[in-house]
Amino acid sequence: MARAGLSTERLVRAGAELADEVGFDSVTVSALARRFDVQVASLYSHVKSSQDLKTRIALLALEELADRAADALAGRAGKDALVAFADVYRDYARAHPGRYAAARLRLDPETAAASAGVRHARMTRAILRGYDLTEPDETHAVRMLGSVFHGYVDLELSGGFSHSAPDSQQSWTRVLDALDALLRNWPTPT
Amino acid sequence: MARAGLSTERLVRAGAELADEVGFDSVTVSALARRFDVQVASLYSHVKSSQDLKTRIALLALEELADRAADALAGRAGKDALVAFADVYRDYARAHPGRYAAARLRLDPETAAASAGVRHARMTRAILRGYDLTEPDETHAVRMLGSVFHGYVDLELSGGFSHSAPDSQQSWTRVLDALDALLRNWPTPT
DNA sequence: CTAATTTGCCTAAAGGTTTTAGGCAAATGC
DNA sequence: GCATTTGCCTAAAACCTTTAGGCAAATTAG
Repeated sequence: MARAGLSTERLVRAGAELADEVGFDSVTVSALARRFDVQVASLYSHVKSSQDLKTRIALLALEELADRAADALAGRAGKDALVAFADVYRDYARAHPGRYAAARLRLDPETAAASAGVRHARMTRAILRGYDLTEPDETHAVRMLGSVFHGYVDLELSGGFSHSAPDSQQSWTRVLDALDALLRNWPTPT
Repeated sequence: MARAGLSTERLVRAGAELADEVGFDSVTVSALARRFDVQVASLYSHVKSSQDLKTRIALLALEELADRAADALAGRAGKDALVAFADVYRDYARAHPGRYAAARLRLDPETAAASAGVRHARMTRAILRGYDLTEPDETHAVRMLGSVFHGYVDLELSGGFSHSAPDSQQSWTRVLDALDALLRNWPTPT
């Protein structure tokens, strides 16, 4: 019988596509095996476990996101950079909901430390350098931006803002306006 | 043989406890049956499916959250209300991570419309009445607050902020300061 | 206080996913 | 061409979900 040409790389890539099609939670070793027309057990030579597969998909998504964010940031600063960066998250989540869900997977600390997550944090900090924040406020702001981006995209994806006026795009624009204004005028402790 | 005294109510309540102990994703009909020392099939008289069980746990969590938020809001206004409301989310998520994860479950539109989710939205709007926002800015602000609360709590829960200075409590306080300042000074469209 | 009915939990069974173990054949290297 | 490595296979055990049908306990009615 001819071989299917499996590899960890191909499996993870196909898993990411599967996630976008059927949802990250429905990505299973079985479903992936069906997609390659191969016995389930065969995948276990390339992937340690179901959890391992999911983690690898998450890492792939984080890399893709970081790459796009880096592209978007090139040559931009200030509000321009802020908006471009934020749009990368939102656009990616809308175009690749399964991958985005994967990127939100809880990773154990060591895996997270070795992931593209650190690039995300560095880029957020780079954006904030366009505003006049000093430590520890810059860190507070990093956390706030991460929260808003992830939170907004998550709520939007779960349908929280659909079918009600004004449309989500308008709120997104105004929320970014507001964040820019806030960063330009970060309050001192009360 | 004596009966175990199952009921939908008791199952959902036990399911919520189980979620806090082992994580919402690990809540299964089987695990719940073990907890009651009862055959798995017996649960299906009280709960339609695994999905149904999870949805009911989510609805319970949303109710509990809304109840606490309503208590916290009583007699407060302005920043006081904002902080109390936000703390309810964060404290609940830290005390009941499984239930909180359940509350973030994607519900189908009709279920969501009948859930306590609408109370949450109403309370957020009530808080914003302490600031001088008019439509559609109030709606934008509702969405932004929801995003920050959910986003922050989610990131904190997944360990995003741990083991790095400054500690998460400080960032939380300063983020709420910042939100208050922003709402008092909401920017007009550029 | 029985008798009828309802209700609650049980056994049985089928179908799906995960994971390990061991085997044969195809690809690779000498 | 032969040996070794690698890739995918069959087999099988363990666990979760869900449906069907049955018996006994609890509830209601006469």
